[in-house]
Amino acid sequence: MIRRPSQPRERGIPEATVARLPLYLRALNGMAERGLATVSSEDLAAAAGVNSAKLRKDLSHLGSYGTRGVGYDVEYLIYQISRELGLTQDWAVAIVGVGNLGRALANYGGFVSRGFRVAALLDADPEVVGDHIAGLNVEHIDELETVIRLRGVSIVVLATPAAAAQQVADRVVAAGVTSILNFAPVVLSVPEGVDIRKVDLSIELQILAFHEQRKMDRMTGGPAMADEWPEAVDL
Amino acid sequence: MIRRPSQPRERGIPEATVARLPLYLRALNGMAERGLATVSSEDLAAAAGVNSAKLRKDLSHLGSYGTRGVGYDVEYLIYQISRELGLTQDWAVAIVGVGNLGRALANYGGFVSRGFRVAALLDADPEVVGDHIAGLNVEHIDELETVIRLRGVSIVVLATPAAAAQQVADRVVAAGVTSILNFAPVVLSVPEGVDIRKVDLSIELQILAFHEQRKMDRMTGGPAMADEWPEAVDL
DNA sequence: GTCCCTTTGTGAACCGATGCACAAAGTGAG
DNA sequence: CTCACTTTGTGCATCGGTTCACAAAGGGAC
Ligand SMILES: NC(=O)c1ccc[n+]([C@@H]2O[C@H](COP(=O)([O-])OP(=O)(O)OC[C@H]3O[C@@H](n4cnc5c(N)ncnc54)[C@H](O)[C@@H]3O)[C@@H](O)[C@H]2O)c1
Ligand SMILES: NC(=O)c1ccc[n+]([C@@H]2O[C@H](COP(=O)([O-])OP(=O)(O)OC[C@H]3O[C@@H](n4cnc5c(N)ncnc54)[C@H](O)[C@@H]3O)[C@@H](O)[C@H]2O)c1
Repeated sequence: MIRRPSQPRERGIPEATVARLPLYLRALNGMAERGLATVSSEDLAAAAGVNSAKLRKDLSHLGSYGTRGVGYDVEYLIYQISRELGLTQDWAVAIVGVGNLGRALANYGGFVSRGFRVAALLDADPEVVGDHIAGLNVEHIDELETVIRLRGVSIVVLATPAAAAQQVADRVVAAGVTSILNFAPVVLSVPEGVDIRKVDLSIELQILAFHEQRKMDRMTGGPAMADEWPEAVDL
Repeated sequence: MIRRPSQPRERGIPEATVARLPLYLRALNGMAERGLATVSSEDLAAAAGVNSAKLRKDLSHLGSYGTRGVGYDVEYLIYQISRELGLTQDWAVAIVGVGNLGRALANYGGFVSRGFRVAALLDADPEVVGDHIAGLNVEHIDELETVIRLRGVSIVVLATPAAAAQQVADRVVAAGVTSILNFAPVVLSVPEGVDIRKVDLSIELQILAFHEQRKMDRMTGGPAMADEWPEAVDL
């Protein structure tokens, strides 16, 4: 039961740290490919685009895996982060909604590589059901519960239209899935204990537009004085 | 110069607030469609999935646009938020990299609706150049600078492979664009003043996997004791 | 062994964001 | 006009996260 370098910390890694670990992992994989054996917090932080103190504090939550005066062993750190993130096992992912976006995701090789495996494609449209995409057969949404159970799906990617998303999410949760990645522009309501992450293109664009507008205002000296409600309205 | 309800605040809206405004806007649009005239912070907060105190504080950064005892006028608030986000003007967007993802984005109607207009599709592959997608002609990446200038592109969506992303970003920035939405899994380095937002599917999945693993550990009582480095290694 | 150099791991100050709780403001009934 | 009720806007305590800065740890030279 003796552990060589040092124990990993008591459970409880800050959420902000968890969100950065994949970034470190990606940078480390690049370094491993280029044959680097060790890396300093300074260099790794630069590659990941973060402050080096932050990087060290993040890693310290996993355990004391560095060597003072030297840095971190690249392969060892890759292993530790992978283990912490749960990438040493394979996760079966189902994609629900095989339209424009669902197809792009299914064809995307990038996430199959690391720990994730697309185990099913599901759609409600009879036109789409039966299509072959990226070596998979698109199945009917009626099969949802069966597929989840039999193939051990633990993560569902939602790429249906917004109107169908909540309804599909309810079924998915009822079938026992507790992790959902949602691309539909709706606020899903799910029970306690179910993790939802959302990717929302239009929100990202709106945030960019906000800053873009600020930059333009700064150029022209203040907003173009359009503060009034355009039509005369009585509140 | 007199403003009726009250002045908007001195510049400087917290970043966290900016990120939620699009959420409120979406909820408000839904309410406007259903014919609601006013809404309380409680109801709007519920629709957007946030705490009502947070909502009120967020809105207070734009100005005092509510009426005590009544709530907020839906249409008026839509206008104020739209204006703050810069959605009262149109933004020309160029999509660079018209592969699986780029095509899905180009075909996506959802963000054309509100303030954004896809003004160009650009790709390096001669096979792809000339294709017609969603009513647009795919143009060669050599045209990048010309297209940006002539069509007033202010936001670029990057959907090229990771290897090309930095290089394209450099050109885009050199052409004067200061807002980039990046889908490629790389940390882009850009000069001060350029805003980058990234959407990274694989990071989202890894975060979900982390929590999923935690949930499984909790079931089975602690991690399955795989703390050691698999092979014997000397650090 | 000693000394010097590098780099980690972390205490502590700081900063922004969150959420409670309530005074102030407004509505509507009588 | 007064009173009861609703709902906003915000002061304040709190929290999580970031950053600085440095003591302690380890490596290598000699
Ligand atoms: N395409 C994009 O670039 C993009 C970008 C951001 C967000 N989105 C969002 O992603 C989602 C999908 O976008 P899209 O462009 O692929 O739409 P799409 O219409 O091309 O595809 C949706 C698919 O979902 C299927 N579907 C509908 N109801 C279903 C149900 N109940 N169960 C299973 N499948 C069902 C449809 O048959 C269709 O194949 C939408 O919510 C959209 O707002 C898309
Ligand atoms: N497809 C997905 O679901 C998905 C999901 C997450 C992230 N991504 C990322 O998005 C990016 C695009 O993914 P994809 O699946 O569409 O890849 P893809 O290979 O299908 O498309 C990439 C396109 O970019 C073009 N391109 C290459 N170099 C270029 C250059 N220098 N200038 C202009 N165009 C160039 C290619 O010709 C190709 O058409 C990748 O970085 C990928 O990692 C994709």
